[in-house]
Amino acid sequence: MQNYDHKKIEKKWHEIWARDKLYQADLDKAKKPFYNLMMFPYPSAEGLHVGNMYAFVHSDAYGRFMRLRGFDVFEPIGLDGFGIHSENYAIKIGEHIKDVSARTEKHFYDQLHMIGNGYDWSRTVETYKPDYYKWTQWLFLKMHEKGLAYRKKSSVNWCPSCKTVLSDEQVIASKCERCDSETEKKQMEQWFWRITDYAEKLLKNLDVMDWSEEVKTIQRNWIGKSVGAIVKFQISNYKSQINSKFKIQNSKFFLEVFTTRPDTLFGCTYMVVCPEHPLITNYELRIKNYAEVMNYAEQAKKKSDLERTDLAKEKTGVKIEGLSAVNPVNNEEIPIFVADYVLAGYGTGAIMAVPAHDERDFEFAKKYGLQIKEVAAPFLRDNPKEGKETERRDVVTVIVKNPQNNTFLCLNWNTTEWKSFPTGGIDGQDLVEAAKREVKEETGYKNLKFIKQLGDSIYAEFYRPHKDSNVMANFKYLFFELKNKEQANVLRKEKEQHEAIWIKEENVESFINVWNQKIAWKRLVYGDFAYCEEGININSGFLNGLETKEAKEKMIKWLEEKGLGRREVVYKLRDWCVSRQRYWGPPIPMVYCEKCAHSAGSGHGWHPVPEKDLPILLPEMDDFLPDGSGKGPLNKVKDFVNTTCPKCGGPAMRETDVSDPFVDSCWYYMRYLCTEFTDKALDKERLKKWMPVNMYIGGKEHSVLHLLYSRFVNMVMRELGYAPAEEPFKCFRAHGLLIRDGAKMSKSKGNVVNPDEYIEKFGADAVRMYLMFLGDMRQGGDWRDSGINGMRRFINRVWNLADEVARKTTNKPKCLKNTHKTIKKVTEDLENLKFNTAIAAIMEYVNYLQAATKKNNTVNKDVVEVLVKLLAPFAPFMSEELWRELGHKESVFKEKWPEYDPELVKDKIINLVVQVNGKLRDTIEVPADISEEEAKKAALESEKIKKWIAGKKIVKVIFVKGKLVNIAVK
RNA sequence: GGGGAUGUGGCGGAAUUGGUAGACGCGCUAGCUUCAGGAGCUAGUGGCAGCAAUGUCGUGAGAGUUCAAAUCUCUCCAUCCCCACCA
Repeated sequence: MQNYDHKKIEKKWHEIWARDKLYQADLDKAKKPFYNLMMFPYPSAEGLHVGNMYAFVHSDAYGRFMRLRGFDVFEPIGLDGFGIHSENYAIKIGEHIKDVSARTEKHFYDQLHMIGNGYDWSRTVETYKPDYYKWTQWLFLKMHEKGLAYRKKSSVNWCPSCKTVLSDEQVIASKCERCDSETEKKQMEQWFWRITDYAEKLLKNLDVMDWSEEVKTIQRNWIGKSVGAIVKFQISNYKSQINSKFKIQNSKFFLEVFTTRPDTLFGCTYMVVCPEHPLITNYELRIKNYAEVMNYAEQAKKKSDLERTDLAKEKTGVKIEGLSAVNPVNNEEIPIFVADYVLAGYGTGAIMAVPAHDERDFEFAKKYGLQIKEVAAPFLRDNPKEGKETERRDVVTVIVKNPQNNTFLCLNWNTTEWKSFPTGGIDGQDLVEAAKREVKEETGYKNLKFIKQLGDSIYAEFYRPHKDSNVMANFKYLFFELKNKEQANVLRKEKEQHEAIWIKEENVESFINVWNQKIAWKRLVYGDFAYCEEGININSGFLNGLETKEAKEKMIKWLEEKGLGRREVVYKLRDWCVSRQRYWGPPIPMVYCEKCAHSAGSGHGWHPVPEKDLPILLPEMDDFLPDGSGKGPLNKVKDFVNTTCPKCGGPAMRETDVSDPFVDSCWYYMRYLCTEFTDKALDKERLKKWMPVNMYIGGKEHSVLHLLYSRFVNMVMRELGYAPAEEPFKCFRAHGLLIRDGAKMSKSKGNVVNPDEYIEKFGADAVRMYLMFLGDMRQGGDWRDSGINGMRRFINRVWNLADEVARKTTNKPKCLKNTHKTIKKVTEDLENLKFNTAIAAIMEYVNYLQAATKKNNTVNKDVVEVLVKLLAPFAPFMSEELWRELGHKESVFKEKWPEYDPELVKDKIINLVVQVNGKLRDTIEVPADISEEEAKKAALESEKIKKWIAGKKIVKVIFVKGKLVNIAVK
């Protein structure tokens, strides 16, 4: 027989499968619906990227597996063709986007067809066709109807190259996601979707969702929930007002801030507002250096995001003279600054600065000489024993430097593992005196010069075995210099406990092993730093002694009682800016009426287009280039712009922005199910039967874009009664990146794999299997041209093996054990999306069958049938051909997946591993169910083992059932 | 700076409820067959020592827990990804 002729066979089955509508699910009658979805591609003129193909073949193999397991699998495909990417490409090559789209559509669908995925070709969607975007516009109307689409003027991301605004999610490190240009901030009025209303739900549902953990983490971070408090600071411009009775409600005289650390309010020594803050203009007349402040604010606003967020840059700011604030907990008057390290878009755009406990505030305070007040002392609860009494103690730790030779006095303890500085109780004494006394008692040195105290307190709670009680110690740290080496006598008792040694400065940090002393040492060597962890409150009035968590609660309660603040939750997530000043997208279905805007009671003049007037067709335009005016290209088409007001019937203007391409893709998975309905976007019954999607496989680059938007829109669709569940994708798995020869593929490097070439040369089955064999789907893979030969060889081997044994039916096969083991392995691997090891198992099995065939004719037709079914998800063309060759009339994909016999899978005889001290020394054949005693006996009787244990004492013998015996000897 | 992931032969990668490290494939070596093959078959293939049996070392580095560690704990190093002055 000849080698497998992929061209002939692929062509044949493409035709027959299409004729028989093999992959068309009956969406209404399906008994066991299984919605197998892959992320539809964004078509580019270069053709389908092999990275997409990588994801698709895995997804398809899973779909085919589910099909064989008896599910009615719906596996649709489409094209996400609207958008800046396609449009930019068309501009670049000087063609019209419509022509480019028509061409890429054909190319993409050809390629998707070639690879042999089981798509339902009767239900494709293309986002740029009016029968789809009509309903995208409908979606906009629904959002508007629900009050979730609104217009607002705010600071938005502007890409100067794409000449449009972008959503926050489309700006990566201040650069445009599409073209990599640096983005700017612009004040513009735009359409937004109120995704923030769903922030909590989007966050909470993640906890129970069956999604890749990595993607869940990315979404959690993006949503960015912070729990804290709003605090109101009274604004004052002269002292006498501090205690005057401003009405709380009159917020004009208050500056509100958000903080996650209300427990540190006593440490707030100044405030900062962002350059955009209204405080600056509201208080224009009172600000003495108004020109200077405004100048700073204007400069900051002009800066690009990249400049403003450059972390290496030193913090800058200007003190607002003439205004000050009052810290509500201690009535201290504190200065207010304007600085660009405070962001307008988060919290209230103003902060209370606590330099002792926030790195940014610390840096700023150092630079401008502001007060740094420690209010949270470091605290470690170091395994105190439960049920024991806890004694409070004030303790002093003394760091003594010998300036003669730069050494420091340390104690090496004999009774414990401590290596420390001299330390002891204060017992009500003066700190300095207590420190001197302690050094003298423990080491004898008595002539010390006090230099300074290091920080405030550090607390530790721990168990003292020698006293069988717990201690809650409050440590203070004093720094001395040694005047001379004169020593007093040291009691023997002290000497027995520890030895005093002088350690060189550079070795102290590694020598000391007591955590709190390490902090003190750092303060001495590196200076003060902001302590940002939790701790115990000090210098904090009514919060003193409380741990951070309790202090937060108590402070919030206090603020609420006084009307000075409240508990508050803040999210980083911001509303989704959906306007785009471009051509290639669905026109936003809104109309602006000047007359209505000015007539009383008509609101802002914006009206939705009535549903019956949809779609608003994208007008033909020869020159569709964006002009950067802030208006989209559609603004140039007068016929399009001029319309009548749906409300008053007067002249009105259409919105000329189109919507974000991610609006197209946030609902496509629902439309797949409803493509035949021309009178409605979605059919509730359909969605009820098929949603949510059972398995969704795609790239994690969409973690905060498509996947978050889809969840949001699905939630809204559920509230409107369309979607049956809150979450659209029951199970989502992210695939890894496909690279080539260890490097990322890119056009500029010229190392992009063109799948067409390889399909042509090696056949779709070989390409599919090779892509799935490269490694774990979740990890990605490394494509090497040399490897695909091996896969093609494997395909030929199977082809020839099947040919050889296809007609053998008489003798009973002896290879059942291996067959059933392989069924088990492949089944379990496919369930867990471990395609690579499933293929490896099949390869191993084929190797075995080949050898067995040569040896003793134990392989027959029944065995090959199982093999063909196991291969079907991976290599559909060859499997189908072989299945029919074996004499079947129906498609292999209408067959049932083979079941394994659990009895046959079990080994009766096993190789028992015998180890000595954990090292493999022998394996012996024993019955699988061998008892512990017998196994140990057999192990000890082994000649090889005897050699290893001769003359040694057997300490222990471990037995692991069905696996091993380990003999521990001495 | 924060979060996440990864690190195993010449290469892609298996093995993580702790229990025979290197499955499967590529490549390489030898033999057979063809002999024009980028074809097929058979055997071998982690390093070191040895003819061999076998021994010994070995999963980024170092320590620890354990009868037993690629797998668990700690410290460090490297690479990649995401977020980034988020109060």
